[in-house]
Amino acid sequence: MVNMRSARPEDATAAARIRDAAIARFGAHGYERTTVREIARDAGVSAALVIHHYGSKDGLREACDEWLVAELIEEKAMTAGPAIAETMQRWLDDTEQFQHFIDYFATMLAAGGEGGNRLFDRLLRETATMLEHGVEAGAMHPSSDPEIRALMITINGLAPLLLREQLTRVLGTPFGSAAAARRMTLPTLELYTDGLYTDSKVLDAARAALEGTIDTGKTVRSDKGAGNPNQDPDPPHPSSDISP
Amino acid sequence: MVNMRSARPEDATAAARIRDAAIARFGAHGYERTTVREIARDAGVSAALVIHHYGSKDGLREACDEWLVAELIEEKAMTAGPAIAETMQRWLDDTEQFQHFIDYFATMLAAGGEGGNRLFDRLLRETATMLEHGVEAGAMHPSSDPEIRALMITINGLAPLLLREQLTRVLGTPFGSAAAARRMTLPTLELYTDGLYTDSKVLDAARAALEGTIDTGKTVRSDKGAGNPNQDPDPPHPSSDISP
DNA sequence: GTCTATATAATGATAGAC
DNA sequence: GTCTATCATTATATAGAC
Repeated sequence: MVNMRSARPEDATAAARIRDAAIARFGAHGYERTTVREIARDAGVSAALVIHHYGSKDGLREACDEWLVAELIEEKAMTAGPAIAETMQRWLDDTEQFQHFIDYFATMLAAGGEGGNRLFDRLLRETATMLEHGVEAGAMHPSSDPEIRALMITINGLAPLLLREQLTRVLGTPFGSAAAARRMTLPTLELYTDGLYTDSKVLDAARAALEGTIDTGKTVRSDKGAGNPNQDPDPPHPSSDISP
Repeated sequence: MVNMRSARPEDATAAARIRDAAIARFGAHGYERTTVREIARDAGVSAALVIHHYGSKDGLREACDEWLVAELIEEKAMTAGPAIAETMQRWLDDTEQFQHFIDYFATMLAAGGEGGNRLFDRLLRETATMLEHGVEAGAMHPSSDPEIRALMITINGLAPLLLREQLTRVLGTPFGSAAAARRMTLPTLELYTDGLYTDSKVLDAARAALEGTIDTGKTVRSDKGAGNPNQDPDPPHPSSDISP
């Protein structure tokens, strides 16, 4: 019902201003730490009006979710091509203006609610399609398990977003800034081009171990980690890998 | 002050039981959504006692942070070697028992407070050290920017943990399960061994573009993404990459 | 549509007995 | 150390006037 399209300006309808304010607050400080009164104040209306329009605080949240998903996905509809990725890129190219969206987007994904799931699924599908095309074109290696590879690459792609606070802190430059992008481009592309390991010893060992797993059914749990460079074989191995 | 070591059992001191209950609740539902009364009930004590021992709800949170960081890091002290990674692995090998710790750990990192920062820094250092050793031993490729590579690999390693809900949903098997580990091992190791791209076109293009950047100072923002496979050059490219 | 009260229900924290 | 009872505050949500 309440769904008036809005621009940033102050002259938008009250319902739209409320939703914009909510997205900003929810994204910046999280859902529970944000009060209806704060949102109302930001939007320049009374708290009662917020409830009047959206029924409840949770109703407002759902409206925010839906609006953002629509903004991110359905805008470009089914015009083929990676819709989300392009929108995201537009946001990242102007972090000044779209910071709120980026933060809310990250919050949604981390919270993993209704909207977050839809978004993730959509991203996953886009990534899988892109990988298929890449393999067909001969630009990318085929995978022994394309579905899971797409999943891992999607997750890895989202990681800097979810850990943007840590990233910003270590990098010294704000997430989304040109400087940060410049710094991260090469190392990431190097990894995606040459990999990390100089030979296939670790991979071969894992393959052998997993073969065994099929027989024994569950014995080879000793191969620790889960597929990260954090494997046992040989001396040094990434320790950051927490993921299974 | 309050710091009695505790085991899981029901017979631990009240202060320890309170802290254990708090870690479980905070990890499962977040800090703000958890009430002191809930924690008290779980621990089998009154709400007043919780405050009596920890001063305030926030004091309790800090105590939880400190305790978990100590449990994860300082236990093995400076005995060299990847202390955190090993502890994490022990947790993942028995998700049944350590689920609470894993969840709280993820919450800390995402929230990015005092404790989360310390943990992340520690993980980053462990990863960087491991990569250095790997390069020295000839097992891993050198990097044009080892510091940032370590950062990216650390972040990628944490990604499945932060997105464990999505991962579980898509995978169909719970995060930390042997089945999930089995499924993820090969695709991840393949990526870390062979990379994604079959040639270095994308990488070379980025190198050239970044050379230009140094001169112009900021022109080459057109190289979009940030170092993910999400680059422009050529047809298909990962769309999941949101990271800059 | 929008406001000013106000109701209602939690919550974090305190006081003081045992 | 631990409890019961209670306070003070704050939050969401409602009622009803304009």
